[in-house]
Amino acid sequence: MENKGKYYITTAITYTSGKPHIGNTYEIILADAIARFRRKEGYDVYFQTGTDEHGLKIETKSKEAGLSPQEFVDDVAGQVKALWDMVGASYDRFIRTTDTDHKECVKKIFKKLYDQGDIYKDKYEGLYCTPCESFWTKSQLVDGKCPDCGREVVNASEEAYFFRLTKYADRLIQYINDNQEFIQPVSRKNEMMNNFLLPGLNDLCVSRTSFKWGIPVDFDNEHIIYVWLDALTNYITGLGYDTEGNHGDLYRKYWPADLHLIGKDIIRFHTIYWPIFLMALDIPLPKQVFGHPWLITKAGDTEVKMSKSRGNVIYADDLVEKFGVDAVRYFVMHEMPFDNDGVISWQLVIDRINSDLANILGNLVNRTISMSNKYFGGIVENTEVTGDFDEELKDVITGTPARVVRKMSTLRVAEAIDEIFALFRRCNKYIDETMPWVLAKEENKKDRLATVLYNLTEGITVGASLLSPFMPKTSEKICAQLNTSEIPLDKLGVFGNYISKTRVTDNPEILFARIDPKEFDL
RNA sequence: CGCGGGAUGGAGCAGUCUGGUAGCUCGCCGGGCUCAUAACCCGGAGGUCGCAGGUUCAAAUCCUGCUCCCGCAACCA
Repeated sequence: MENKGKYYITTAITYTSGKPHIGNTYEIILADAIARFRRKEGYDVYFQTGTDEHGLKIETKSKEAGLSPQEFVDDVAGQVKALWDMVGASYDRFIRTTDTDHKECVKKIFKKLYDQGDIYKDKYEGLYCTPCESFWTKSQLVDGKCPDCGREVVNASEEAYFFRLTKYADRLIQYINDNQEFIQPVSRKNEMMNNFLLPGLNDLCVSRTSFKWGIPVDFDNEHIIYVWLDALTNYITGLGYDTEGNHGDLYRKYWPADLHLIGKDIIRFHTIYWPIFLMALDIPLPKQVFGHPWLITKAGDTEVKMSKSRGNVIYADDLVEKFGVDAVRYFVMHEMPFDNDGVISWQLVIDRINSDLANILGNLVNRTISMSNKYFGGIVENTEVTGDFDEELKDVITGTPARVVRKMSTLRVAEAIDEIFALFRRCNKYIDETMPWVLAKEENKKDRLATVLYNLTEGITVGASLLSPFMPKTSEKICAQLNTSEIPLDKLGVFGNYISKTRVTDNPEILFARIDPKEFDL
């Protein structure tokens, strides 16, 4: 493939307060598929993900667990990384906000912004719950009392550092208007504009004194750098950004980011605070922030977010253990519309695996290979005896790659996958149209039969090649069974990639076994 | 009157910008086929497109009002 330049993609870093559920894992799978697809297209990809490990909540949780905060986050970060590895995430760096290079860099960034006057010290005033050590807004209170413990709150004030968001608001509004692609999906853009930017921003509090587990302000050790300057900056510290301008090679090569993939709940921080921090540091803004929807569950007719207290949490490792990694990847990517929440349940996962993966795809591969073995001893030869239905099939085979590329160019991942499955469906139909078992009965139609099987094998090869970013293991397995290898993207537009007279496996493995829902306690 | 999104056959969605016989996947029913994982292919049933008005020769699609659901926000660290 020709080199198309660099592509830097990030996910949000996961908060290490506990094990991430399938909704969190979805983001990593989605990012991974995009990263793999861009590599396939010829981009030089850098893919970063990781964990956000500081804050009061972790301080508290570690205490409950009888561990030091560091021990606690080491454990959870290990679990997160294991999950990401389990679903096949092909990240280049797994950054942790407790990494030394990150912490040092964040301190310098804070100092730099302070020195240039963008960060200033002031007093925060508000309603404070002393036992909980938390400030609350009036609207957060429940019956005028602390929403956490229900006790009285008092007026209190506390020293804190603030960031001058207001100074950059006009520039950001201009930037968002000039770059329509910046916030995706567009509906989110209006939310940010109407709710925050146009009414006017407030300066942002960027330090805390209520906990110790975090990166201290190095010229004022009472203060801990609060989450956004700590977490968001991972996107540049991970590449070796340096406040003095002595950046690492990765930074020079990959910044600005091409895509920050995040959940829709943190769009505000990524499209308002983050760009403004970058403006203050005088470095380029990311090209796109995509706020993906959520995977939710349903209770009866109403949509319900996953949460431990509701007991409806589904974890990726449970799904992978039962269904395999590619089935899980397929489900979450396929089931998720572009800008609406997607629903997940055990029953839905099973339905999708059976109908799409076992019936449409797995069975297609299996029946095609079986016929090659039965009629030609496993040799797939293009005898070029064309017949009815060939042109229509070939059009789909050669046209699908471009359609997939087009969908992926706008991150329509679910639709891209649909295109690939449309190809598999067309192959199944072609079998019924050409009826190979009838051709096999007449000796003088053997050559036609061979071509039919070649056409099918070519179709499957192309489909498997396109599938590799989404379902890497399945793609590999199919190619192995056909005794071929993945075809590069720029070769897929023309017919005839499968090498004629290749021998396929004589013992095709079932790719996806049908699942009986009764085996599961639903 | 805070901002925005949504309501389409049993389920999940597309179509709405640029009005003109309501489409896709799953499920269900019937048929075909037998290479294959009771898989595949074809056909069918099932919707007055949330409600009420209006514009038009014609409205899921445009306008007005209403109902219900959801996200963001609610003088925020």
